[in-house]
Amino acid sequence: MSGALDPRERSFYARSVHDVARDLVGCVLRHGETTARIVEVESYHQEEPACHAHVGLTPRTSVLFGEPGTAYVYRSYGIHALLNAVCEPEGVGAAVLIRALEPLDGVEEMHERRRVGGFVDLCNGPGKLTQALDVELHHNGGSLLEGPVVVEPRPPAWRDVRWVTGTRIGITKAADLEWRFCAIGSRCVSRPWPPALREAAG
DNA sequence: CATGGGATTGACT
DNA sequence: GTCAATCCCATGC
Repeated sequence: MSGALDPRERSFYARSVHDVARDLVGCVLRHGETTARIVEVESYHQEEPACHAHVGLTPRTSVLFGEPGTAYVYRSYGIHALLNAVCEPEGVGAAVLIRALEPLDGVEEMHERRRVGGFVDLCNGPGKLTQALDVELHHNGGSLLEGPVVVEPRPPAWRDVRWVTGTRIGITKAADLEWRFCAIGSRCVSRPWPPALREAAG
């Protein structure tokens, strides 16, 4: 249970993208002195049309087909940088999109970078969290094992974190797949919350 | 080389 | 609820 589920090992990412997505919930994303807990992710796979890798190997998608544990960062709607973790063995195009975080350390710095909102609004969206942690396009192709942007294991208190599934957000193709995973008990999950999360929250 | 479509957000009605 | 901002890149001529 220890080695195989440690995000500091490359083997952690060289598995089914859905298994990696579930295991990333509760882990900690770090960039310098700013850290935050992953509370929402989505999985994408080349076999399905919402995944960028679905079009095959191009300059844009080459990172997705590369080494597992690599960061895939791309610009969305011309404005926002979105962060993904490349998964599955090399040659398979798949990644986990990091959609929301719960800030832990460097909260002051996050506020300065975001210049808006309260605590919850710092990282409750894929474009928000990259701004808060200062993740940009130049991080594309970098290693999530070696940094500067790294994923650290779940803290003991989050060892048994539970999650619910929902359909992925903001896509038009393959929108019926329940490949969104949200931590139960965090206010920092992005809107709209999946029905199962509202029920779990009571 | 021109075109079109986004894995979003924040401001506004 | 609506809508514009703005850039990368896949595609097609």
